Amino acid sequence: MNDKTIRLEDVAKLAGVSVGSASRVLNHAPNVTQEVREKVERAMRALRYQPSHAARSLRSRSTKTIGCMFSDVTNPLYARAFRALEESFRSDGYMLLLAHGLNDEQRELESLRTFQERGMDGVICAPGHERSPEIAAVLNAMSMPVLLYDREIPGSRADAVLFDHVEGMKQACGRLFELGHTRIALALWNAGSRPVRKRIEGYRAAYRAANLECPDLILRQPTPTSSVYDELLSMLEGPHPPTALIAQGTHILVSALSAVAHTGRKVPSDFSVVSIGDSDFVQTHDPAISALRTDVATVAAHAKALLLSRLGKDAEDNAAPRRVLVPYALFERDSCAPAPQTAVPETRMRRASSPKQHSQ
Amino acid sequence: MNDKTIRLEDVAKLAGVSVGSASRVLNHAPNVTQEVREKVERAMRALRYQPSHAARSLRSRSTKTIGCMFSDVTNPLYARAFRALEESFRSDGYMLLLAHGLNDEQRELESLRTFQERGMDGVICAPGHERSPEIAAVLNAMSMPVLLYDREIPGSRADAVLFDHVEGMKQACGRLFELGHTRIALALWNAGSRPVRKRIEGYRAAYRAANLECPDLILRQPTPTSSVYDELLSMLEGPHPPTALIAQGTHILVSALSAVAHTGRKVPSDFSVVSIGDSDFVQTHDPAISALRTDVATVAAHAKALLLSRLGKDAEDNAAPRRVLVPYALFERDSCAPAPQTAVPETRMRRASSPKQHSQ
DNA sequence: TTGAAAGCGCTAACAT
DNA sequence: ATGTTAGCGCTTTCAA
Repeated sequence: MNDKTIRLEDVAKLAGVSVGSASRVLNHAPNVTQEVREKVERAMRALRYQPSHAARSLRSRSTKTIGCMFSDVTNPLYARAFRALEESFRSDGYMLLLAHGLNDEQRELESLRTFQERGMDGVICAPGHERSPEIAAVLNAMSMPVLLYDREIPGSRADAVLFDHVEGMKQACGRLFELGHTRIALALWNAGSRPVRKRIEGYRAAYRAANLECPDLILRQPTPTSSVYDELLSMLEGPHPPTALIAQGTHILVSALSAVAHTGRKVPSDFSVVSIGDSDFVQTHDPAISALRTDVATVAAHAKALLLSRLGKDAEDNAAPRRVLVPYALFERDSCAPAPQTAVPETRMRRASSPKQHSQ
Repeated sequence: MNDKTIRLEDVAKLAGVSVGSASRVLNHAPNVTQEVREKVERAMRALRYQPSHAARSLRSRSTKTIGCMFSDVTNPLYARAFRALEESFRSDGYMLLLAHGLNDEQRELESLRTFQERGMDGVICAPGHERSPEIAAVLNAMSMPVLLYDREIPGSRADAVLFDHVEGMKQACGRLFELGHTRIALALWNAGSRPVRKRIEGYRAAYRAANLECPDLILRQPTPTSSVYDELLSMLEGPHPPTALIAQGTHILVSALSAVAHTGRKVPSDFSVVSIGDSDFVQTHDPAISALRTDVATVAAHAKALLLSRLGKDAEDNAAPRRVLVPYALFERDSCAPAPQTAVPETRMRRASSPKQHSQ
């Protein structure tokens, strides 16, 4: 029973060359004769040699690993992002460590420090707290390149991939304006972070660009899984109801649709809906819901390009931070139609007997 | 400018002790005086010492990293699983590498080999191909403990956490039987893997146990994102329509609900629905949908326990494979009601107003 | 182009 | 309880 692990030395010995040569073959170094290469490769196969990642990392100071920190993979947005990132980096031999930030500052700091200690070759992250000085400090102290995922952290010199939320909102609002909607509600998860800030900015900018007064129809939710049922319902039953809604997140969208249905309105004839972010639900819903979305593969490609450009010996190490702006596209489906000419008549406002309690 | 990395030797020197002692402090070894511990810790802080993970791994042969391979984190089931696993392992200092199998055998093999090469301390995986001899071979050749996540791989000696799909289906069917349903449709994603096999087994067993003949109402979908709209619609418009549905997966569920709504049936008065798996959508839907679910934290705890028990020096290395069976619970919400007495009458085919009952 | 040898930073075995 | 020392398996000078 020979349980001893096979080292490069064993390979070299069997191939009749030095460890140095064997190492060169392993690393596809340029200066190796065809002959040596073949002998070594044969020996590797014969011994079923498997390089020790730890030893290589220790010596070469590269772990071929990227640390990822998102608030929560359970959020389909991040799940998709991670999947695309893994796909993208895998082709270059990188694997991804995934940590949850959970919008908890302590936890985020801990994760980032762990990435540092474990010598990640790069870090991709979307901290929940953009204004946290501690986060900024830890980020700036990291010895590997960092890429911010749709975050702007004051004082950070990290590169960033940024979504063009402003332009996206302008597209969505613009389309609804074309259809005659002037009262567009906006339902968002009220994190203080970039996506929400920029969406509101874009929403307001769109109204401004259209020379319309911006209505007070923004619904901010405390958590991504809270319901807008009650709030939207009272808007819809109020004196100046919206005729369209732009909503972010499945949970918020679902509860919004329930509220709309509860008032007897039909989508899209009585009420138009646009989702921020695409999902199975949005696509399969009847009617299929128009959605604002980004191409996650493009995002991942940018992420990889930015990170790896900081890596090699050719790395522009001290170059100024770069930011890539990723566009949104509006996928039009069946949830938007011309705005109804008048308010929804009273007779259509009733349907269910007992109003459901939908808070939480 | 002192860019040299700080080694344990530097710490030891500053603290006036040997590297051995410093190492013992770092690793919380038992045999260290309070005095030495404090001196070392102070030195560590003073120098902002950060241990080198690579060096520790190389020497101690432990990476404190677990490799995870699921088909796709974009599937909420796996996203939740991963999140719970990360949570669970993090408390013991482990981080998780996440790779996508994508139900592609080559890719799965590649990922598993990478885990092996990178010296993961353990591996958790749910390969798409349970019957693949290559997968089984690679799994058995791994030098670290492997935990199968709801998979049974013939010939594998790996431990497993298994969901009790059979019992779960019995619960769901049993409840529907109590409500008078005898024609329960079942919509599944037709992977050949354990979850689907066992669910069908449980479904049939439930009918058998109730002394009912099992109807031919199983809808198998080619992918997790395909629609059952057409198939369910023709069932519902056929001579012997189902009065209830158990469905797996958001996409399938959404398309099924559309079909039900299209025939004018209301949930739950005309048609009852149970979801296999809980989700934001299921909970927020109006009416809220009853769901079969497992406690993902429990699952993660079992996973950790099984894996770590194979790890220490106390490891029961050659012990027989163990399997933990995780129960399902049926969360009753508002989507199930007594079966309609007769076929849905023509007159009720449009929006009927029935009082809503609010359990939970 | 190849070989020899010096570490990468740490832990563990052994000696004290 | 602490110090000393020999590697872990590899990459990378440096010489040849």
